[in-house]
Amino acid sequence: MKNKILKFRKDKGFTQDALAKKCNVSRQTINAIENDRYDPTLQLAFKIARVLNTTVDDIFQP
Amino acid sequence: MKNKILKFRKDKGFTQDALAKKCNVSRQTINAIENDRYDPTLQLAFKIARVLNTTVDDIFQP
DNA sequence: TTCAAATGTAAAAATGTCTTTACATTTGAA
DNA sequence: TTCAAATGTAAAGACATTTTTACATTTGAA
Repeated sequence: MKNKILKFRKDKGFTQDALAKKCNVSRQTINAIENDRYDPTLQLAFKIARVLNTTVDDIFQP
Repeated sequence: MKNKILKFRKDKGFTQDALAKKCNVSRQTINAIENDRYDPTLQLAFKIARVLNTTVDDIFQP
């Protein structure tokens, strides 16, 4: 599943670690999702979308 | 995670089994998600949303 | 009321996500 | 160029989702 996490994250000036902390997950989890190694749970997808001020439908493309 | 699957599904006149087939999952999976026993994967959330002509953000409420 | 269709549930196994620990590589500012 | 910060990756274990098989209950139309 492709995603625009990098784009939105850079726009906000967040590091992977900073985004991870705001989402209450590990940095490795954000890294893996951003680099498309696996998909987040639906819960985490919503958390990422909200922290980055966007929607699940906008940030993820199946 | 709450959801509006029942509402959208009834609007389309689909049974759980019909929706399941359109999403390529088992009827039990749709039943479990509709009744909030667990959350779908992000992939499946997108599939359900599309089959029901709506968005992930509209059909699921974290 | 009766009967089939629809829905609810359970348990075991397969698969996928996430954490932790640990180390390597890249990047950019001084 | 150098050094720290940021990023990439791996492996083991914990936990969550999904499938399959199977059976029970509910619902609604005839």
